[in-house]
Amino acid sequence: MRISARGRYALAATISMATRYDTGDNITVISLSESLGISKIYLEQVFSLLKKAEVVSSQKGAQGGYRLARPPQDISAFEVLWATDLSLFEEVGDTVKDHAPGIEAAMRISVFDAVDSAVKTTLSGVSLKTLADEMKKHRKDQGYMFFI
Amino acid sequence: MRISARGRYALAATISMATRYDTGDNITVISLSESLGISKIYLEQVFSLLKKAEVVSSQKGAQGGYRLARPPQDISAFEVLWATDLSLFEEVGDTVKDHAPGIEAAMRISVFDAVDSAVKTTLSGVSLKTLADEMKKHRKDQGYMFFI
DNA sequence: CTAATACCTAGTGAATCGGTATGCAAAGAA
DNA sequence: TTCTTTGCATACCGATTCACTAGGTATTAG
Repeated sequence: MRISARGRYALAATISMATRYDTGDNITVISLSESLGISKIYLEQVFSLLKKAEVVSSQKGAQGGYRLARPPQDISAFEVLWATDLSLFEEVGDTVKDHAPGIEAAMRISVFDAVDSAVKTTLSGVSLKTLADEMKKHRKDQGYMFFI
Repeated sequence: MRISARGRYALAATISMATRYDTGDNITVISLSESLGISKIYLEQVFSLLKKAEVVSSQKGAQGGYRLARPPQDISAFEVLWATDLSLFEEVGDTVKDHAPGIEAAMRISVFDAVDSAVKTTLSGVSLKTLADEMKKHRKDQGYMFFI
């Protein structure tokens, strides 16, 4: 499955924000861009989309920045990608002329809609909290990676 | 979900072939392109991919054409799209630098791999036979669309 | 005031997509 | 054999999208 860089950046950034959610601090785009190794200017555009979708809220000015609009367990990967990855949720256009009645409907019902539904269900079942926890399991400096 | 025209053409063409599978006849690209309303030259390229993936077999020369390589109930939508739709099955590249240990792994495990798996399961569960049957239910000239 | 920050709009090079053009290769028909 | 029908291969093209850059404006804490 192709997932755009924009969507992946959004996911990485919001996961990172989820780990710092309880502090209540604003998080700046530049700090995220540095810790993730992503272009700051591009990440700004990603956050513009996340704000429009009400995944994050913002505060302008000095000491400003972004915060998750809701607790991490209430934000799903679906919301983040929906806001940022266009091709993932693009409408499938018509394929054939109506010389072939029924083919269009069959494809739509049994394939396209079925896939869309499966993807949506999968993404909706994963929260930023889940992802942040999963992330902690995989950091290399966690401490329970040792040898006897 | 974005699904490329190439993949949709492949699906439409193989569904159409499935309805004529029992005759054993070769089916020409030009007849399919006309009945589906698709460019013949482009459809040829699609069939080149389907043949490489052994979804169809071919015979050259006069009275030649293509046939499904196996019975329609043994060919899944997954196979057809796998052969023709690149972006659907594209590998997701790395997103973040390793300044952020664990984020990459969390996204991959809980999101990308999960979605890929859901899509594959869904598509594998739909055969060309299923699609051909579904198609027949939806043709407008079926006869059980009447008014009292 | 000043510095830090979000926010807005336009542009750009590369890649991809959908499609065309052209011709060769093979196999059956005449 | 020769002709016609079909598959097969390659190169090319215009439009669109993608990832990203550039350069500004607006707002707010200190």
